[in-house]
Amino acid sequence: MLTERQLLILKVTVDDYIQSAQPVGSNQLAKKSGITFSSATIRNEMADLEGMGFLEKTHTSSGRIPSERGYRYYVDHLLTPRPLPKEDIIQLRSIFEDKISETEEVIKRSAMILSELTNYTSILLGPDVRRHIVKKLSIVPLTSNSAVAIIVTDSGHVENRVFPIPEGLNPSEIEKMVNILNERLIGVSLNDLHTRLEQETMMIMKQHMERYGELFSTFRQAVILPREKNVYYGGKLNILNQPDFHDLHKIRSLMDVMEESEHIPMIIPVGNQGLHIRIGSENALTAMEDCSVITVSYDIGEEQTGSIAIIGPKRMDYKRIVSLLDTLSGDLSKELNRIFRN
Amino acid sequence: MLTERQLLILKVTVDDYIQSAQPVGSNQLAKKSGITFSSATIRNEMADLEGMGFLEKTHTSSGRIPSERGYRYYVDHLLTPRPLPKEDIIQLRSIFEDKISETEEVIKRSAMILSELTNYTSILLGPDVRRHIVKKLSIVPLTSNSAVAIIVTDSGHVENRVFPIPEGLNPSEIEKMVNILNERLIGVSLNDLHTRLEQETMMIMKQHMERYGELFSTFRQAVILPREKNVYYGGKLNILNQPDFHDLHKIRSLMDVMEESEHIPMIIPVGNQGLHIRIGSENALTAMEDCSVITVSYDIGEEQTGSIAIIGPKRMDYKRIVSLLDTLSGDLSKELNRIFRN
DNA sequence: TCTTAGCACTCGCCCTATAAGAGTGCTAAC
DNA sequence: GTTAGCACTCTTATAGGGCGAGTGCTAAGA
Repeated sequence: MLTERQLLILKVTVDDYIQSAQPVGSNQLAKKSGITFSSATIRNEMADLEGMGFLEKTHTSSGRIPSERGYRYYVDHLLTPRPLPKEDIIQLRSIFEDKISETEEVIKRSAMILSELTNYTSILLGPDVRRHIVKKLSIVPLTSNSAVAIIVTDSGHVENRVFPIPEGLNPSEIEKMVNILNERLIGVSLNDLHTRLEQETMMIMKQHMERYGELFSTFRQAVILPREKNVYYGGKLNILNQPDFHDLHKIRSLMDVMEESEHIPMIIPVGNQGLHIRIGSENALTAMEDCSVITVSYDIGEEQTGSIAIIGPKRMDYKRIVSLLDTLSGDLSKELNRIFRN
Repeated sequence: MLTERQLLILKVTVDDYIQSAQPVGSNQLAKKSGITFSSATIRNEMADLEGMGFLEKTHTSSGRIPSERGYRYYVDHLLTPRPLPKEDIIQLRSIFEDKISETEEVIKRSAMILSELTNYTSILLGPDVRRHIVKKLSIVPLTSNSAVAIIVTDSGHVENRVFPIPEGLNPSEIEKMVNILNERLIGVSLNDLHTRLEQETMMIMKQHMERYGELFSTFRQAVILPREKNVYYGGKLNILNQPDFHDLHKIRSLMDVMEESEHIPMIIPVGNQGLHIRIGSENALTAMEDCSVITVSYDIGEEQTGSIAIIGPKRMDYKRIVSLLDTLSGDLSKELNRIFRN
């Protein structure tokens, strides 16, 4: 449908605009290396490309900028991934250089390095805490009427919460409960903890403990409270550096949206395997209609996956980001596999 | 030094500018209730006040705005604290309405509510984790060569960190170590943990354990790593709503400064008891020269204190913020005392 | 038929000029 | 000591002109 020459012009236009943030004119484009035809020809072709919806003008006599459709075509057909420059690789590798043994720590660092490398905002989704397996439960009494419940999972993640205990409770009762809980619940995922807690342990406690009710119910309350999401940010403020964003209201609502954990699934659709690019209004949230989001999944151990997302202007350096994310996704999967296999 | 009339004019000018964000002119001021003299008189007085450095002009023929010295005088001598409106009190009390038993949770909520109430940014400093007392230490093995160290403190705070353990270690060795650690270190503050760890426990371990060295040193490594600061934010993005801030670069560096935990002591001087107001260049950081910071301390249990800070433009609603912080400081102290006494 | 040089035309941007409006400082009168 | 009056200053808004970059169209050339 598009001629070779039109493809070339589209590509060069998008590349140039991504680099300069300025509308691209026919004369300017004619000077580029690789262009063998005159500006008049370019003008004709550009008019065609505009007619087909790949380019736009900001005003009647301005140069052209890519439309969303233009970006989409560019991303789908014209993206020639180039190998990452050495410096980038070195920086990426620095994430793993001091062998950290905590998954969360590695992911945190990835978010940071990624935002530094790109100057965009990065969001990383870690492992789904609900799928972690209980390794050990314990209860540490603090005062006469409060204690802290601690759950250690197989990944080394530690959940803890203070909860009230009935006044004057015999410490041995608590010990008894902890023993029962550990006997029955080790190996259960946090997700199933709640149901298993009721189904299996309640009966046994009834048999073995006197005042099991009061203690058990507050403990259960503590354990079912919604858990912190596993979301890590890098370069939250980087939007402020982008020349594409100047409207303070838009910036505000964009930043609001990104911080709100409810919105995260709208920004990074769960269960998406591989690399995905969402341009402008392709995003689910209207606050992000001026943004592009590139997401990629990575493996956490053998069963789980996490996601990496880069949020930037539509005029994003797609080529570079795609290469970066591809590499990081692979490296991160490898590293986490190492941690998990140990 | 200042006449009654000058005081009145200064006060009304500051009040008006705080409310409108527009330079205040003599005519405008003459219309205010409580002003019985003409605009010409006001002009004369304003010229005097400007001469003394309390007022400034943005340009030759503009109205006046308060200088930093003007704000300072206003804050020191003209601030008539008014009782908080009912709605504010209700909102503040809502922080405590569902009896939360975790200190951190209460402080987090305070930060949130405070920023909603003020439209400024709030920063709350929680208890100093280093002064917490060790209640229990435990080590949970995860894999053949990693384990997670857990420290529970008297306040219910839980520190945890994954650390490598020597391959093929006998589980009973770990148990032995945990026992020794608990015997010797319960009641020690996190701050002293490191030294006590070396001084007291090392010798005993040497006597009782075979391969104590490898295990102990990595454990120690894990325990001394810098701990997360106890800083809670509310309304980080509220600066974006202030008409006083429009320069994106300034906003960016301001937000950068606030998020950087190293800078926190510069924003909120530690050990400051009571309420303090820092106006513009009185702040230690140049990035904050257009801001005012109001801080107040509050009690955490019987021995410790925390701080509340509100960061807004110099044109801040001092009267309201001071009342809010006074009230919150008292309420928070009371509530935390309740939690700690239990 | 495709390509391109040429040219009129269109905007955005910048600079300037002008008018209106708000506010000041000074003077002189009360 | 206070105030009315007035000239003056400076900001803001609005309009016009010139410049430059860019377009679309036309007609000539390959």
